[in-house]
Amino acid sequence: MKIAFLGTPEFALPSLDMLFQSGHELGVFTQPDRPVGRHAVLTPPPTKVYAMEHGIPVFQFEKIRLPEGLEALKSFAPDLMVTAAFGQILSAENLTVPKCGCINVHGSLLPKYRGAAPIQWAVINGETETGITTMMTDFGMDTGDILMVERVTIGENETAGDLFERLSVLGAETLKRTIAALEAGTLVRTPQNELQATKCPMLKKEHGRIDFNKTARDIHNLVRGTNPWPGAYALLDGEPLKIHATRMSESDLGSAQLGSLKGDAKTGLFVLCQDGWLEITELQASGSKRMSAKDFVKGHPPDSKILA
RNA sequence: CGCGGGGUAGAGCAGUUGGUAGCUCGUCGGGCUCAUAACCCGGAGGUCGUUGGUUCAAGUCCAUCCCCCGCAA
Repeated sequence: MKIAFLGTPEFALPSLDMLFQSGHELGVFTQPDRPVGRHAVLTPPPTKVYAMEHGIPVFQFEKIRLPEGLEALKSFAPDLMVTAAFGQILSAENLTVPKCGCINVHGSLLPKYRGAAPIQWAVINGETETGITTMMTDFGMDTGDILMVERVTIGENETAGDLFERLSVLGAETLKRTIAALEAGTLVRTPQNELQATKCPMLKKEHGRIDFNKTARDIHNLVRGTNPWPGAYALLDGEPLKIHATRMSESDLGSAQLGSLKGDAKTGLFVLCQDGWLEITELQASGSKRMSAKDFVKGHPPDSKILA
């Protein structure tokens, strides 16, 4: 089949690779190159890099729903459109271009976690299960008919980044089965149950701010769910301190002000949350490198410091 | 030239107005102990990121370059 692949980040790569290996005729539509990092180096999205390495034509538009993008899509004339973490909203006209419609690979068990950051929010909310849903893209935000579903359990200490990797691979496998069913004409469409639908917002830096009025479990989930981006943080002496990894702890180090730090280079670093002490295992101070909490403590004795 | 922090022992940090380079951990040796991530004693380990300059004297002051990181985008 001739397929227009609309995807941008690493999450989309396994799916793109699967389509390429399967011998489909491809065109990659992705976001424009963006300035990245401290020196604002213009960086192409991963899907573009992959496409160029494999001789796949690349099309980049700020908004594919505007006339320019729509025309490019029309002249590419795909049989099928596939989206995976594309990062742009499609127009109704976009969706009418491919005669077989548009299949989306989504990183949640729809209708739950519709929206931009389903994997992170599932972890932040402490879900123990999530998965991949393939669906027919319609005009709404992840509201189309469900095609296939694959479930996975979320590990106790699994990060959003870990889940991203697993789900991106699972997404490719699920997409492969979905397309096979489409070609065989056996695809079954199941409308979503609107009553069970939930939406999650795009993740912002502020979402990583830790509130020590929450339980150790909640904070542990926030740390996992915002790793590797945007990262969880709290303020230490007015400076942001990133918390990269934590571990649930049984230790009772007594009562103190919420956010209090205790520990040493041998036992580790602990912070007091609403219902107990949470171990911080990996962190990063402003202007400093990422390091283990035990290393951090060697040069920054907790004393009676308070995180806020 | 977007703003800012930093490069000192294997690791993480301190080093005041320039004057013999310290702390915590680790490491090595010894001791105590039924035992230990505990405790006691002792030792090793650093051309203080680069290059040049000022000075009787530079980790510290000046200049240059390299590298790392936080914020903003």
